[in-house]
Amino acid sequence: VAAAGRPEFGDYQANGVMGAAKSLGRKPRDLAIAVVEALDVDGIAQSVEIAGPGFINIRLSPEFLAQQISADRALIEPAAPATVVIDYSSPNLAKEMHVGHLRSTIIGDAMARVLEALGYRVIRQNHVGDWGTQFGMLVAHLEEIGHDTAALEDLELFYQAAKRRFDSDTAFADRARSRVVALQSGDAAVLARWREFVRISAAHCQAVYDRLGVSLRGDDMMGESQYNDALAGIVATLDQEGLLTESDGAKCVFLPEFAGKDGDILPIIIEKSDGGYLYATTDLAAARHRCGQLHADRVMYFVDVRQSLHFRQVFALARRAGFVAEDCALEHHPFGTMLGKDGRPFRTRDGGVVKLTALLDEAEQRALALVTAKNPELPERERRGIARAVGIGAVKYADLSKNRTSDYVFDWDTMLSFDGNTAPYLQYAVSRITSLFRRGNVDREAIHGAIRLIEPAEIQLGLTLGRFQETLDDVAREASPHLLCGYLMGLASNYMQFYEQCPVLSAPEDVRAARLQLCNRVVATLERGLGLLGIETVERM
RNA sequence: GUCCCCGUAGUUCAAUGGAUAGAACGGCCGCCUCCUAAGCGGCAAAUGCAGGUUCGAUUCCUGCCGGGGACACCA
Repeated sequence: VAAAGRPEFGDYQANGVMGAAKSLGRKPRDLAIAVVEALDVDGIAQSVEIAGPGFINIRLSPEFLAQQISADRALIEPAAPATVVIDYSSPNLAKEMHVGHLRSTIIGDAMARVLEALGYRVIRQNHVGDWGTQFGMLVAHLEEIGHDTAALEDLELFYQAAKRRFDSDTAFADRARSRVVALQSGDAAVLARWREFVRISAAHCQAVYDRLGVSLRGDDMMGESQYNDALAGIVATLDQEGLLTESDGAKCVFLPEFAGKDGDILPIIIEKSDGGYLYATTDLAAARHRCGQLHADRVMYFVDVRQSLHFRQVFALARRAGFVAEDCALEHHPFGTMLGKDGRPFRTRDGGVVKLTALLDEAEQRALALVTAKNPELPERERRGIARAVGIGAVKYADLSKNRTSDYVFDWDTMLSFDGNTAPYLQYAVSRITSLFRRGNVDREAIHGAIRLIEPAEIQLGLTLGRFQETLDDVAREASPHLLCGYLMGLASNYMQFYEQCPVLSAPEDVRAARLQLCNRVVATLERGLGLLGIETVERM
């Protein structure tokens, strides 16, 4: 049974009869009649009809619906507990966070919140890039400038300066390479420098997370460096399993499922000819840790689509080598790359990346101008608060509402639109309801009584309210927050129609009470849903 | 060369194999003596092409056209 495609057919429709009739060798209409006769939906459905080749259309009774969405019921029913590890955000600590980190960060965070709300044990894993060759370069540069941590105020500039030294000075470049070796062998002095750098860079990230309303904390950070000590063991196990092959001096694994038509097999390089490890090795260690130590039943990776092949290889090898048990699901949830209008990876005019802080500044600035134009009478403090919620919300929603795995073009005006299918539309619906309560001197906590669904707009609103749980279940299963965006958009839209057609405060006392309760349920659902997306709401706007 | 992903209104996005392909922006036409017009109502506008499977295909299969990405010692 699924939500009906068109309202005139009913509220829900069952399409399974037609397929079942075929395998049973019966006429679809006859089977549909038999199914409907066996159905006991007294008190639930108002009507059950058979239409077309064998559709069963169900219209819920308004009384049943009103009871389903009653304020006495929990908005969300928890599911069976299971452990889900979510790998998201994972910026490179060598540089500052830029717009390319947005999708992984906010989609992963929304999924973490939704799964938690559904009762799962969620473990966030921020797999930051804090290890490898570029950190040798950064440490060497840090040594040169001494304890001047003010130079780390702008990580982007620091990185560029280090890179310039590396490219122009061979002595520096050699020193940088030696620092990589020193790091990997555990040299105390070099490690101390490295820790200093990582600490400051992580603080930069945390500031962005806080501003974005992302729930990641320092404890969730589990960088590549944390797996360093496990890598030799990974290689040893692969060797014991007879999976390693030496090829051009490197230790590789050739899995037959990665053979092409031409018979060539794509290698998975585990250890370089110089003895160094690669990210496949680290990801194998991470997968083993998540399944073994964290006891994950499901591991979700929110990572750029360009790493699809890499993850297919890592997942296949992790199972083959026994690092990950059969009953632990490994899922890569890819998303497209953000491009500029020229179709190339997104850059600013001067060739640099757009920092996340710059995007958020622009968003808040535009939102503040709009709030000020629309509500000049509000105190500045409140206008700034609204601008923050609206601006940041718009940016997050613009990304959360898309499901594309193909590349997409970054556009300021699209991302910072405040009209139509946007976060501000949802926030506006919330503020209209809270403002209605305020206007009517209604205490939200004190609203009591039953919901009654009589007008078409009320029934439609009730139907949508009743689909919150199934929407969250879909989001959890498909790992697709855009389904929740679509749901909330529909709910807000239904509310706007209700608002136009059904007066609340001026209605007769019994109708007024029922409608206030309906509004109460709508605002609670909108707030909860937006909260799961990590988007703030406001009392007025 | 091999492998993967994607082609839906002018634009940005939807659509467990289901009925007349939904929204939003933009465009055009309307609606504030009435709980916030960041809103509501209406109109025009789309499945790249050709086959196949199916009672039924945007969805599954094949081919073609077009776009993107990944493929040995970066991550």
